[in-house]
Amino acid sequence: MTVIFSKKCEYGLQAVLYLSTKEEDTVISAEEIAKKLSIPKEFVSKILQSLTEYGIVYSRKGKSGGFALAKNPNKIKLIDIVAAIDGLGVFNGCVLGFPNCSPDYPCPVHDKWGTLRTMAYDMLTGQTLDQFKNRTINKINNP
Amino acid sequence: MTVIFSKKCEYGLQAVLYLSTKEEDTVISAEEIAKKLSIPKEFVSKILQSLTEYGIVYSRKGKSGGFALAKNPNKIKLIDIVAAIDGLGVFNGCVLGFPNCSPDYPCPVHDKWGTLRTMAYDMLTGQTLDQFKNRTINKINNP
DNA sequence: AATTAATCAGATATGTTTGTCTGATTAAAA
DNA sequence: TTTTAATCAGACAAACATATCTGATTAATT
Repeated sequence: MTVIFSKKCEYGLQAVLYLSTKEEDTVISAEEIAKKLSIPKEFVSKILQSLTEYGIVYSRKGKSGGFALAKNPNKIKLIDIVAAIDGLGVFNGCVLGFPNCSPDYPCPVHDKWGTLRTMAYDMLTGQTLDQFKNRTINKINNP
Repeated sequence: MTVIFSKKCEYGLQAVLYLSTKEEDTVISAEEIAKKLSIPKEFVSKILQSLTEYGIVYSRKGKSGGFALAKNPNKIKLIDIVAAIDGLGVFNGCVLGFPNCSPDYPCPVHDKWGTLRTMAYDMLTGQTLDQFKNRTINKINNP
């Protein structure tokens, strides 16, 4: 295995990034998102539904309904999606799985992993979705 | 979720680290390893069995049998265990799950993740088990 | 030679993640 | 007002990860 984020979380991140490239207040159907990202439609739909409960995504029912971001992309960070879907467990536990890994009882790679973890956290908190816009568009429109 | 290594891999890393603290050529029973590390005995046994196929662990059957490292701890790196159990997939794929993530078609965090990934790889390749010995002993003998 | 204590192999069980299906509800458009 | 196309809720299914069980094999000890 060896996974950083669950599939659910990966899809959630991709979908939210996709929504951040759209005009504010235009809802996008799960079908369009699924097609653009090559994700099962029902699955991405469920994921976005759950993100509405966290105030990240807005949804409109009925014909020509769909999903949009619930707030301005400059108010959303990648960590918000990760926290909502996978939780922040990785930023606590020991990378080798030792119990009670701490400064007092460190595992052999405790310090190095600590540094890495901080950098990873920073990668997810340092920028907001709007700052990724160009890169996101470029990625999603390409193989 | 959000996992770096599978349970299998975590247990494998712990077990191999434990074995590296023992005198060369003394075999340790799965039961002792399981107790010391609070891991299900049958599970750690299976994991070590599979590591014998990779030439990392040596096993001796029969009464007073058990497991030992198949080579000197200064010849074994953490990455060897990871490669054997989880594979090196994390060091290839896109952290956000985008397909074909590459320098030409980078995802929004491509560069930052690349740096992190290199550091993680270095953490697993930069030292050999013997260099962890003191820290491993200290960790395993404590809560 | 019999007993004992270990690995080993393979089947089975349990749990979680991932993915699909069905029908209810909602609201725009005809 | 009917049709249509979407979310939504909940059940279901398939795949995989985790864990346990059973019995065979092995080899030291009695």
